[in-house]
Amino acid sequence: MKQPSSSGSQDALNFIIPPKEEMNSKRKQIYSREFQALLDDLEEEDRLEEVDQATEKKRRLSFNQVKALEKNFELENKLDPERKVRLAEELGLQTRQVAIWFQNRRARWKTKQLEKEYVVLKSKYDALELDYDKLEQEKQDLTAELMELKAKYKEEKSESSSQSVKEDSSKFSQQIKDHGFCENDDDSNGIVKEERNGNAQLLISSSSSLQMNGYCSSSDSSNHHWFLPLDTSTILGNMYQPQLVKVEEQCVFTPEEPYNFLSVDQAPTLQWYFTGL
DNA sequence: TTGTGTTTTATTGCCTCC
DNA sequence: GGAGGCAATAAAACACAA
Repeated sequence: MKQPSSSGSQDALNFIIPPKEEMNSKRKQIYSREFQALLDDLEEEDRLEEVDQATEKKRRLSFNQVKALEKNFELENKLDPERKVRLAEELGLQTRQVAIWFQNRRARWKTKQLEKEYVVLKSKYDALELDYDKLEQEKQDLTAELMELKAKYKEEKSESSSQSVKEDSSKFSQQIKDHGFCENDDDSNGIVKEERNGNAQLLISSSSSLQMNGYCSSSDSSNHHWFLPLDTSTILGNMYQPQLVKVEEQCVFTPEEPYNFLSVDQAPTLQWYFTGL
């Protein structure tokens, strides 16, 4: 900073604005001690402010400096030492200032990038949310439709099942009487034997709606044979209530080989069992 | 003019790399 | 261990409404 020269013009200035020392001595003669202390405090504040102004203050870079820095940043957003020194010389800045400017510029760039990424992700998220809502609605509609169909099906089955059971039972009994076994034109191995806890299990599948799952007890001293009929509709409705049906006719199966002639090599596919589930 | 929010410049502390 | 980068933050400069 240029210092004012002590020349004739300085004398003239001193005449208009007397030096501080002179003013102080004059004031001390005029003001009270308390008021003087107050003035001294204010003066001290002014002095500190002047010192502050004298020190290096934060300055904004000029338009041209920023323009040049921006241009360099576009080329390469990181500085190598050589470029830093060269830029500082060209722009009349300290190397540290150039480095700091690049540092801050990178931070701003990163923030902008994050904002852009956020916008893209947000739009993707919104689109997905829309799709999800649509699918959810579709799922609800389909579920409702399925429930409706199931209820309808259950209703129809329960109406026909009691009648069907009676008819099929008598038909079955007649077949046993006539042929000794249940005729089955379905070649899907409708009759299967199993040993379970000493009981012979008969799994009989007919082409009718009735399926019968029966346990024929060989230890039964009477000639009564117990079958456990299982109606498909009761499975579907999760209302399976096993009920033994007493077959009054004489058992055609001897205790020794009650079902051998019914045995098959191939296990049933059980497809009929799961149909409708 | 002033209070307030935003932007820019600079500092600090920590971390990584050579 | 020094140089350089980054995140967080301070502080000055600036913009703007009331």
